Amino acid sequence: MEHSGRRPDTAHLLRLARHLTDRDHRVLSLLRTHRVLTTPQIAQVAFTSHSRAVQRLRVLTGLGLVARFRPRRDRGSAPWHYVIDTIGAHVLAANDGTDVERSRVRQDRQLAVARSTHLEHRVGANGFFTALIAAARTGGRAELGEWLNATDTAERVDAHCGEWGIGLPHPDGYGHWAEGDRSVEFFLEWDTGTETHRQLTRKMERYADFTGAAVRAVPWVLFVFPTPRRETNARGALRRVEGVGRVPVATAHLSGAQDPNTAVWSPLSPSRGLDRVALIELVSVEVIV
DNA sequence: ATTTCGTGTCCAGTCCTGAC
DNA sequence: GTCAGGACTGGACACGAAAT
Repeated sequence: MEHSGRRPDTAHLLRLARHLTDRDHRVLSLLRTHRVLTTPQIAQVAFTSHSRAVQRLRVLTGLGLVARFRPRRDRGSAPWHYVIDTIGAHVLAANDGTDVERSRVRQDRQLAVARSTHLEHRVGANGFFTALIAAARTGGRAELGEWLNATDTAERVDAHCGEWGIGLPHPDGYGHWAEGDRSVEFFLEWDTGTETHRQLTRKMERYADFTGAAVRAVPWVLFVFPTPRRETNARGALRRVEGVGRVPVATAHLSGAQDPNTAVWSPLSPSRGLDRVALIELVSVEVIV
């Protein structure tokens, strides 16, 4: 993990404030909320060129606003992974007028992110949302109106549920995607191919219970798989879950440079095969209740 | 040893913005 | 209008690791 090693003091923060752009603040805010993002992901959401993103992130690292690490990879070299550093957290806290002490970024927590066995999962799920933001930036009338991390999504799940006593699902994120006057809400389930079918069906059972207890319309549940084969097998397992018909579920396998807003989604409704629709088209797909 | 893949680094030139 | 400083762009190159 590369840190600047600096401790924040008022004079240093004042000097920094003069040099930071609105975009720098946005990057820091994203890192605070979503914990870890790679260079390409940050470039997608905040920069117009990859090399400019690389240059600016090096500057922010040197200033102690962000810290970075590179996980080991089997093939080639991994991109730099960025997390917010202590000074970056102080800058945001000063900006928000929040308690500086509460913003303290503990290095052991940063290391925990870097060493987490869930790192690939977290980065993958974040990449899903940054790809949507990138698509919106180039796509005219499209917009990712909201992007919640797993923790904040849990609160959103609670908000949809009128009764207690059921096992609530734990999505990897929540999003609100809009194109023109149409919009779709969704929970994301990012699959890295490591879970058993039993674990997947248990998840699906929770969504079925949740849909039954919900006091208002439930967002789409989007399962993303790493390969077509994994998706086909998982769909078979998910279909066997009791009550799945009332849950708005769609699946996709995303590989390479496929954008998640395009026609990659296959609703799980029993009557449908594997015909793919764009994310925004899910609003017109009927769900059997 | 060489190639391939996926990434970061460096640098020269250009653009933008604010001060004078 | 000129100047300076910072931001941006695109291309060339380097690096680490696996595959050939």
